[in-house]
Amino acid sequence: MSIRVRFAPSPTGVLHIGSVRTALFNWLFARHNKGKFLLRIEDTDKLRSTDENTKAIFEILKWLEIDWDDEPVIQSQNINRHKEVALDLIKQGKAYYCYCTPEELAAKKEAALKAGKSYKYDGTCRNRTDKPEGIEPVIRLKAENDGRTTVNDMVQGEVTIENSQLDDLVLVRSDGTPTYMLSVIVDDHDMGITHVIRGDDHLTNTFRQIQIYKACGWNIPEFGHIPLIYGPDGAKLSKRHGAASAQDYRTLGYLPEAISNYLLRLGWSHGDDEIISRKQAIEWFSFENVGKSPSRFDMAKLQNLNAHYIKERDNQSLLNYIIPFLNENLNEIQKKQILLGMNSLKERAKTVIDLAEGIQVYIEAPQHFDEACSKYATPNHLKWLEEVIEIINNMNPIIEKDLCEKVKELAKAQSTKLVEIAQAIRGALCGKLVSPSVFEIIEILGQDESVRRIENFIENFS
RNA sequence: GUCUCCUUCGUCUAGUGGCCUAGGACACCGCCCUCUCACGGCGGCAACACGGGUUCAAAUCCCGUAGGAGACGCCA
Repeated sequence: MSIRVRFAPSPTGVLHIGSVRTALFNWLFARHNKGKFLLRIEDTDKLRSTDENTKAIFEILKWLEIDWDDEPVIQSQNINRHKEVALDLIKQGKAYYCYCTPEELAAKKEAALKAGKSYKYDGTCRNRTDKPEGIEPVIRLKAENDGRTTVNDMVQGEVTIENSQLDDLVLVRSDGTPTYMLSVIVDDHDMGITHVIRGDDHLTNTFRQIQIYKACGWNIPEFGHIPLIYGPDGAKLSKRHGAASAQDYRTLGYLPEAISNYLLRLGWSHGDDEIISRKQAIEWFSFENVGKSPSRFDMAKLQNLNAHYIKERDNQSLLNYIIPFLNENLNEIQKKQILLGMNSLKERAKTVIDLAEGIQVYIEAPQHFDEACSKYATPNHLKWLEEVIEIINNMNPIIEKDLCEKVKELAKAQSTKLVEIAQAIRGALCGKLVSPSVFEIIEILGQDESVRRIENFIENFS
């Protein structure tokens, strides 16, 4: 039988980076096994679900190149089907109406907690025959009390629980809407899901869900519960750590291929391999190599991977990518210059934000000079810069290497070091003391613009 | 509290009883390269949570302990 998996986010907020990894693992598992990767939007929480969030989920998955098969299933459209299943279970005596009010249950729970006991629903209405007036009942599953249930999890291995731990979970709320527990099982069954791959936090839910499968007489799928991702401090990764959603990382200038590669290595490995292409990932992915322990999100490593993938991208693609990060539109000359300077720029960038900053040198002359520049604006430096202008004016066309040689000669003649003159030039061209080779920048910028900037620098510090 | 899971360098991990004096990557430190910053190259620091077993042999198997996490909703 062909493998069918699903990714089932709820559109109650942005896509958490941990969910993205779940999606990725599902996707890789499907692609590796030539199965289907389906998408299901779990929008049954009508209060918190929004269309915007749903659209954002589609958008970010596309951006990450996690494509899904078939049309996404919208869970809220299956509500009637879910209810039918619950009603059918009642007919079969496998579920029952429960008239306990939330208040009564809350009181029981509080009492249990006070007595230091764990709370579970006591089954008051299990064998109830009367129908109290004025109370809209919920539907509860008659869960098994005896024996034990074992799951052979693809990640966690064999996990067993005593059925006495389970209680009669609610299938349909008093307002007639199905609960998550019911909906998930019915939809997974109807969609023909063969493997449920999800976060570790669902592991204990699995035992409850198995009860539903059994009551319905359906096949139980395979499960794979992947460990959660924590923040650097070991607590659940959240906004508090700076960024928790895929969209956040996109905004911070991380490339989708870097995020995928990073997430893949978080919890999964293939020997000592670190840089892994999509193609290889599909070929290699298997649950045998998924780790059991949770991992911490390490921004530094993501950044390192990002720097790698920036270097790997071709210049035109990078330019296109950067444009939305810029405040201004680029003209053709600027684009041409940026493309010429891109090789040196991308060597230095960790993020696309870095790149966007780096290309400023080809967009406009410095608006101000960093404090540190003044160190290279002494009368001597300004004098040397006059000489540099001479050199530039006498060289046509400007060749980076030749220019460098000439300035080296100048430094020697002036009994100073190249760094002194180069830094002065850098300050003049960029307004700051960090950039690619100044000679390369002059070559790209051309005679007029370079001289203009250096003259402006001299004027500014005279 | 109850149940379940987890535990190898700071971080991600390799390791499936002898190949382990525990390997790689990121981070960090040093050196080289060098017009700055990066890149790159070379080198360094650094871990099997603890305690008992089993075995000729344990990071690897078993049992405890400690620590961490998750679940315990008419949320998903």
